Amino acid sequence: MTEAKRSGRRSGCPIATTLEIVGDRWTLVILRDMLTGKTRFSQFLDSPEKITTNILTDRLALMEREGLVRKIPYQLRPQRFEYSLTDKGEALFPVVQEMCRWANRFMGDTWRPPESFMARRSA
Amino acid sequence: MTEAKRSGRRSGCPIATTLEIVGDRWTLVILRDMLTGKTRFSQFLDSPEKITTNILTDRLALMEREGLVRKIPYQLRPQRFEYSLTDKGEALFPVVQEMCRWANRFMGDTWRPPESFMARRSA
DNA sequence: GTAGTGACTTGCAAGTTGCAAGTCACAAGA
DNA sequence: TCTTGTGACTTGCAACTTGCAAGTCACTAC
Repeated sequence: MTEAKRSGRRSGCPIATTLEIVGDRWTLVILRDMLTGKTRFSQFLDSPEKITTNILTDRLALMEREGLVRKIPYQLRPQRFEYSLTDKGEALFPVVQEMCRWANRFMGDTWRPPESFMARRSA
Repeated sequence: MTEAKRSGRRSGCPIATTLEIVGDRWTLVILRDMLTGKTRFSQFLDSPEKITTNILTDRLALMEREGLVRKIPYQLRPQRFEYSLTDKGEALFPVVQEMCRWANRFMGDTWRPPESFMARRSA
C-alpha cells in the first residue's frame, strides 16, 4: 500500500493526481470564468456553455474543498458568497493556457483568447 | 446558432472545446502512457491507476476518432493493434506537463517525473 | 482435445449529468 | 399586511457513464 493509495488516490502520478480534481468537463471551465473576473453564482450560470445549477454547486464545493477557491460573503442577509481563486487555483492557469493553444491550433472554429490571456504568466 | 454550437460543442471557447475531448479522468492518463512509450492494450491495463477494459476500449476509440492516435496492426491473425500518438495527440504534451508541475507543487506525495519529461519541448 | 494469450465485450449496480421545477431567505413595493 | 422579484441554491428523475467481474473470441502451442 503506497502513500498515494492510502490517501485515496489512483496512484502517485502527478498527472493522474491532477485529474482526480479537475478531470471533468466543468471544473476548468469555471476556473476560466474566475480567471476572467467572474465571482458570483449567477455570473457562472451566464457562461455560453450553460452549466446547470446542480453541477455548478457541486463543482464550487469541490474547488473550495480542494483549496482552489475561497468563498467570501458579499452580503449577510441572506448570506451570499463570491468565489475567488487561491494561489493554488491560480496556479492552474498554465494548464488552461496550454489547452487554449492546443485547441486554437488543432480544432476548427475556436475563439481567439485575448492577447493578454496568452501573454499572462503564472506565479 | 453559432458555428461552434452547430458542430455540437458547448461553445467556441478553446478551453471548453479541449475539455469536450479530454475532460475526463482517463484520457490524459492514457496519453501519458503513450508519451512514455506504451503502445498496446495490455500495457495500458498495467498502469498503476488500473483502468478497466471497457473504459480503455472506449477512450482509445475516442482518441482515434478525434485524431489523437493512430491504430497500427502489429499482427494479422488475430488482428491486433498498437496505438501511437499523432502530431495532434503529441501536441497535448504541454498540458500534461503543466499538470505535473502543478501537482508536484501543490499536492503532497506525488511522484517526480523524470528530468527528461519536464525538459521536453513540444512541436 | 486442452490450455494460454491478448483484446476486447457484456451484465449489472452504483454513481454522475442534465433538465426542469421547486424552495428558501431575504428585500422592495403596493 | 401581501405580492413580487432576486439570487442561490435544492430536488426529482431519466439518461448516461463508470467500475467490477466475468465472459467471449480468435488465435497459437502442446
